[in-house]
Amino acid sequence: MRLSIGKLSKKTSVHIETVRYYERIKLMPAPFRSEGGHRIYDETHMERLNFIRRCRDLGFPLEDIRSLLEMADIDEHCSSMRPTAFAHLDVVRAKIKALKKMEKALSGILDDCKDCATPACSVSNALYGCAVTSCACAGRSDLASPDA
Amino acid sequence: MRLSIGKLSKKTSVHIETVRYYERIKLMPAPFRSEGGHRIYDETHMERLNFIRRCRDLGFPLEDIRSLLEMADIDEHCSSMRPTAFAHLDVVRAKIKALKKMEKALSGILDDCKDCATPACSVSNALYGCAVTSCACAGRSDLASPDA
DNA sequence: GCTACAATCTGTAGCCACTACAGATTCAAG
DNA sequence: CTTGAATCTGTAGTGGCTACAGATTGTAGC
Repeated sequence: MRLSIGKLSKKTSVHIETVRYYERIKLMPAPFRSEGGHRIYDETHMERLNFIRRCRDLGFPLEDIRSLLEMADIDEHCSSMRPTAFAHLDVVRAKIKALKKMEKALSGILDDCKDCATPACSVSNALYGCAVTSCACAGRSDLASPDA
Repeated sequence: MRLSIGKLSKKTSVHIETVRYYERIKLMPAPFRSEGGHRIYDETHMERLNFIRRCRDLGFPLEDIRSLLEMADIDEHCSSMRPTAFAHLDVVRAKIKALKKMEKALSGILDDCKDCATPACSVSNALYGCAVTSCACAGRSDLASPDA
């Protein structure tokens, strides 16, 4: 199976530029070249690139993927990969938590003053942390700045 | 109130380098300078920087914050800010959704084969998408590559 | 074989939101 | 006046690509 970079790109859903980038940072091995210098790939490249893509889809950073690939190269056992995967799961969960907090704060701000026509209120008020007493969102401690 | 950049940094929890960066990209106005050239800030700078920090905490990109600040400058009404905030809320929610999907896939991979000692299984298997029949995670359609 | 035109090539710069560093200068306390 | 902390400017690096320019190569149709 001889694949041009364009074919490989389509088959793996990884952009051509990204494939070249992975080669540059040595995440992908340099492939054979045609006489004219065009890259020629085979199944092993495709498998490896698919692995990378799947890991990226799961949010692994490239350096993690680099070590996962090394593990896969020297060791067929999955067990060596589990700690990396667990660590990543923690990162993902932390991100979810932070984003949920964001969502709550943001929707709170938008809900609080939806009927309020007072100038300098609602969003601007909540974000700026001013204290217009006629506004329902004035004095919210969770929106106040730590030093205000 | 005369604040050095260090004091401002502490009071707002924004790194010194970041304050200078915000000045460079014109998100913060250039402050007065001492005779020796050190920056001197006052309350208005602090308020503006707090506003920026709070927005960043909520995940707004700087360009959004730039327009929020412009709105606040020309218009005291909060109403003009609401569309930006709503759009951002959508972005946050989309991110949460994507991360939850990631979390599910990742914890699924890790749960599936926790007792499996087969080589090339569990994590590596799931990510690599191979099909060792003795492994519980073989044949999972949600883990298979689109072209495998 | 020739002609188009698509695909690929290399190398560099840009994106976001900072962060880090070097080397020079200034400020503030004792 | 000294010392050491704080600040100054400017540049380069981070991650993970993406975009572009300008040159070359591959390929399908005639």
